[in-house]
Amino acid sequence: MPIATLSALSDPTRLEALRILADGGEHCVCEMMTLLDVTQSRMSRHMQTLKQAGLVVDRRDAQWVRYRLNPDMPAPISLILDAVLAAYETEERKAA
Amino acid sequence: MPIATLSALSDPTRLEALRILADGGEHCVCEMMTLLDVTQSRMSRHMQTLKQAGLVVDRRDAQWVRYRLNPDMPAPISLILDAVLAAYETEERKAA
DNA sequence: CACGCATAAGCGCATACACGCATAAGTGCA
DNA sequence: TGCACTTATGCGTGTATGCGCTTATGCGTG
Repeated sequence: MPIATLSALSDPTRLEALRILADGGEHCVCEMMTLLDVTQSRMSRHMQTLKQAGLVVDRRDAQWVRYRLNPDMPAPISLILDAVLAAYETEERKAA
Repeated sequence: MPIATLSALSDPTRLEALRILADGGEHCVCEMMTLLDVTQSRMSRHMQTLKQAGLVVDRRDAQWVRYRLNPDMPAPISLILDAVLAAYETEERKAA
């Protein structure tokens, strides 16, 4: 099972999406595609991948679909996510 | 950088190889290909992938090439590895 | 040098993945 | 119903990945 998780994490766009969601809030696809400057179909598919991996959940809200981190994520997976996001931000600081 | 790491981790054979190396010792390719029941070329290539990702280092010892975890692994990457191996073993316990 | 064992690497193939483009489907509003 | 907006999906294409098969390379021994 961690392999599906790891595959889902092995992509810059998905990692950035998760970083956005790591604020604990909900974000619609349109917001994330703007923030990350990617096309709509690309953003939608990446979110689908994250959803299938159990990393995020979605909720329909009128015309929008709001994504957030899966609150029922298994603890071991959650620890992986934490470590990955921490490493990702460490790298960012190096780049800056 | 974590993306290269995550790609390298997204494979069952490589994950099992790392689990073997997680004992802190050195293991040659021939030992691991026997333990994991995979062909030589497959094992060799997987170890190459792990090496390029900076997760392991190798050392020539006579006819053998001994692999071990990279002792100079950056801390954030090491934390990812720990979390992944922990999740992997949790899963195993579930299966058993 | 010849041979055997351990490892790496070239090659071709099959499969998986990401992407853009176009289109469909769901929702709200006039 | 018609339209605008948001999101999902079918399709074709290019690229990456994993694999087995085969061959090359490194090393120790006789």
